[in-house]
Amino acid sequence: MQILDSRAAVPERAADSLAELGIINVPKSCDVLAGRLQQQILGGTYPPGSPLPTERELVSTTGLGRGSVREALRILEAQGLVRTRAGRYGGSVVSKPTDALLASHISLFAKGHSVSLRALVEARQALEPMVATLAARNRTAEDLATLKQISARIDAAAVDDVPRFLMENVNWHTALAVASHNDLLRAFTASISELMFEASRFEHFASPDVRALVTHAHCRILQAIEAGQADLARQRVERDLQAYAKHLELAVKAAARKGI
Amino acid sequence: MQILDSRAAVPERAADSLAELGIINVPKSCDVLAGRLQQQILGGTYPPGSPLPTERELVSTTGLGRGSVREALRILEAQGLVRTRAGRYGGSVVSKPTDALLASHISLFAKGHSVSLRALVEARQALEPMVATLAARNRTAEDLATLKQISARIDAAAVDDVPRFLMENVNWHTALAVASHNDLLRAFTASISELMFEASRFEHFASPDVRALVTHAHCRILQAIEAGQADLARQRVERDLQAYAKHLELAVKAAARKGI
DNA sequence: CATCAATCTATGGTCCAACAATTGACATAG
DNA sequence: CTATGTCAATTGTTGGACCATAGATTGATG
Repeated sequence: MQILDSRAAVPERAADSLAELGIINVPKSCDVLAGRLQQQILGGTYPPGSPLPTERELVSTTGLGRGSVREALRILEAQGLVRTRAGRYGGSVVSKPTDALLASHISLFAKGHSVSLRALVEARQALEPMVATLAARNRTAEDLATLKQISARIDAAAVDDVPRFLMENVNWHTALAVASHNDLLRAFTASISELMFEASRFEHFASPDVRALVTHAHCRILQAIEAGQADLARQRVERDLQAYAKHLELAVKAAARKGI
Repeated sequence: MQILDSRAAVPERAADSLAELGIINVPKSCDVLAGRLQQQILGGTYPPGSPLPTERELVSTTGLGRGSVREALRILEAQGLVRTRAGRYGGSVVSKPTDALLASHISLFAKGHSVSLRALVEARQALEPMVATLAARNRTAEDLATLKQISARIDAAAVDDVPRFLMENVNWHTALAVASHNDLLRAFTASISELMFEASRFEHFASPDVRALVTHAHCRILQAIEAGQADLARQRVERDLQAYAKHLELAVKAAARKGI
């Protein structure tokens, strides 16, 4: 009604004005509040560990209803920016998004887009060589000890405990990513390892000879990383992944042939 | 109270029972509902594009209050699994998480963990060579045309319009990632390009000679991709990124010296 | 004094009810 | 046929009430 009135009043400018106007998306109040709180959190007004105002304080300061405030807090919670606890001296405290949360979002993206196992392998081929390089450079003694422990557990499980083998394999790759001391690469590779674990649970690519191969490859990579030989570690990871990719390709073909 | 009473009633079994019990985390009703809906969406009960039950239907079927139902929907919305519209014939429809949403979560993770520019460069060094390889293999004619258009716009802006240059540079890398036809790598690289764009806006690494270098590198990479020479494209990207990394290192050192 | 249990209270968790705002379909008038 | 108004189902938003939780405080008790 307002627009019609103004058009009637100043008809010669109407076309221009309307051309200027794009699609107006009226935001929801909870989205606005979530956005502002996010800005304040990222801007340092609420550093990690500090408490957000209580729900009822937010209600009185923003003029919104408690339902909207709570919806905004759920959004921030889903983004990993706050953790909320009930009870006296409870409330929402600012937190840093965890690896697991980012992994879950990556997982949702991958599943939503039906990302192929092939695409996962390609992503792994992209990430892991760099991870190995950085691990060889930046690993601490503790990182190395963790990797060795996991390697031992893998060796123990490689013979007969396949599920355990697969799970420890994920842990190994995650530990390698930790040793790289690059938070982003760590989160990415851990997510992808997790996704491939789920995929390889369903498909059952893990024949005894493949398990032996993986164990051996881990051992060689670990040696290079212990020696701090970044290029060697990188090369060994690349070769290992290429072998894995080829094996996977053959297995898929075999499955397809059997499917026919 | 309940626990104390039962312990008083059956004291000889109390220790065993309590030992079995770990920390009990009482979930919120909205989290439970969000989880179940997520499972149903991923399980195919609600394929992308299909409408979820209306809020009030969910209220009546779940027995929860409308507030809880709405909070659950906000969580799913933050995960990119549904889009909600108001009005008659509105409601929540299932959707696939967008690249932009995943990028925003990656951005929140990176900012929350204060990921260094160096770590971003390392991630880029990991991803882009593979992206270039795949782009050389999988590019369509349309992908190539888009890349050439953006290259032209970069060349035009390289002389004097630095902000435009930086923005189109992000577009170029994103277009390259699109040409790889790997959804995961595309989303990752687009996110990182966006993050580096923000970082390079603040720092002002983009001297005229660097811009010329970047333009030339893009041109050579594009040639290799057009020719379908995957290894060549990969090598050129690697060399380009190494040069960029070295330049960045020098610039940071210079800034540090100036800071002293 | 030390220890444990009861209580207190500020906080989030949940539900209900009512109304406003939105929006697409539909009917109607010109 | 077009334009305009009306309708109805759905989300958006608020307010209130009450419950559940959990940490601090208090107090009883040995």
